[in-house]
Amino acid sequence: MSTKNARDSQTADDDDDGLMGIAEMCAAFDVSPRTLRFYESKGLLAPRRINGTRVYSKVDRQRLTRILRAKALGTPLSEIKHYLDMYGQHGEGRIQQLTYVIEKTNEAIAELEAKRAQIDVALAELRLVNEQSRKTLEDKRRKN
Amino acid sequence: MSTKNARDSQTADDDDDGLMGIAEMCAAFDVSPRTLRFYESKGLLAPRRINGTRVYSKVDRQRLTRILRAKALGTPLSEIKHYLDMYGQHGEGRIQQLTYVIEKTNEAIAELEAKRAQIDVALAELRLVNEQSRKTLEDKRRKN
DNA sequence: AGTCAAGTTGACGTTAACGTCAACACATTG
DNA sequence: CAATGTGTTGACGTTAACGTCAACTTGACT
Repeated sequence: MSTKNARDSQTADDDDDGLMGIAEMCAAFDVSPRTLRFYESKGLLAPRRINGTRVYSKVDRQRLTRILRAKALGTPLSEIKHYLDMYGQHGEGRIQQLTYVIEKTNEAIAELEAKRAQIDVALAELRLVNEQSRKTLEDKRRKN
Repeated sequence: MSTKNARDSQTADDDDDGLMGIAEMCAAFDVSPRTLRFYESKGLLAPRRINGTRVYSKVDRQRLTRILRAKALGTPLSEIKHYLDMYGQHGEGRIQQLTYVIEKTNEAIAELEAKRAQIDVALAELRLVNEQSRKTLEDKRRKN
C-alpha cells in the first residue's frame, strides 16, 4: 500500500497532496472564481494548469491567505504583489537578493507597525467613548 | 485687552479660534480640495459657510483626522460615516441612543482588534523572513 | 451520441474615491 | 478697472477591484 489508505473511488473529497480546483478554493476562502482569476491576471497567483483547468496547491493557498490578509488591512493589490515577493526564496540567492529582501521586509514591518499604532489610537478613542456612555447610562439608571 | 494680544493686521496667519480655509486644511492634512469637498458631499464633513466659502473649525479637523486614520486602515468611506457618528454626543441622549452607541463602539472595537491580530500575524511572518535572511547573509559573509 | 455541470476566456458594467476641467463669483491689487 | 488669485459648483474622466454575461471546451454520466 502507499502512504495512505485507498481512495473511495467516487468522492474526490480531499486529496492527500492538497490540490484543489477553483470551486473548492472559492468555498475554502469565500471568494468568487472571478476574484481568483482576477488575482491571477494580476500576477498574484499562478496555479498549475492541468489541461487548461486551474489547480491550486498548498503554496497557492498560502499566497492567497496572505493576499486576503493584506487586503483586509487596506493594502492595494499592486502593493500586495511586491509584498508577496518577499516570501520567495530567503534560503538562497546572492547577497544582492538577500540585502534587498532584508530591506523590503524592514520597510513592510515599519509600515505595519505604523498601522498598528493607528489602530491603537482609534481603539483608545473608542474605548473612551464606550466607557463614558456606559457611565452616563449607569447614572441614568440610578436616577430612575 | 481681550484674551490674547493684538492681530498683526496683515497676515491672517493663524487665528486664535483655529478657523481655517480650505487651502490651509489641504496643506495641514496633505489632501486636495477635491477630497475635502468630496468628503463633504458624502456627509463626512460639514464645515461652516461664510459667504459660501468653507470654514473649518477645530471639530472639523478632529473629524478629518479620524477619517484619514480610518481610511489608512482600509475602511471605506461609507463605513467611516457611521464610525464618526459614534463620537457625537455621549454625554446626553436618551437611553436608546446610549445603548446604541455602546453597541456600535463595541462592534467597532472588536473589528479593530481583529485587524490588529491580522497585523500581528503578518508582522510575525515578516520578522521571520527578515531574521532568516539576515542569518543566511551572515553565513555567506562568514564563508567569504 | 446527447446532455449537463464545471471550467475557460474575453468583453462590458459597476462602485468607490477621487482627478481634471470648465464656467462662474468675489475680493484684492497694481 | 482690468487682471489675478482663490473659492464654488457641476460634469466628465480614471483607476482599482471586482460582478455579470456570452460563447466555447471538456470531462463525466445516461
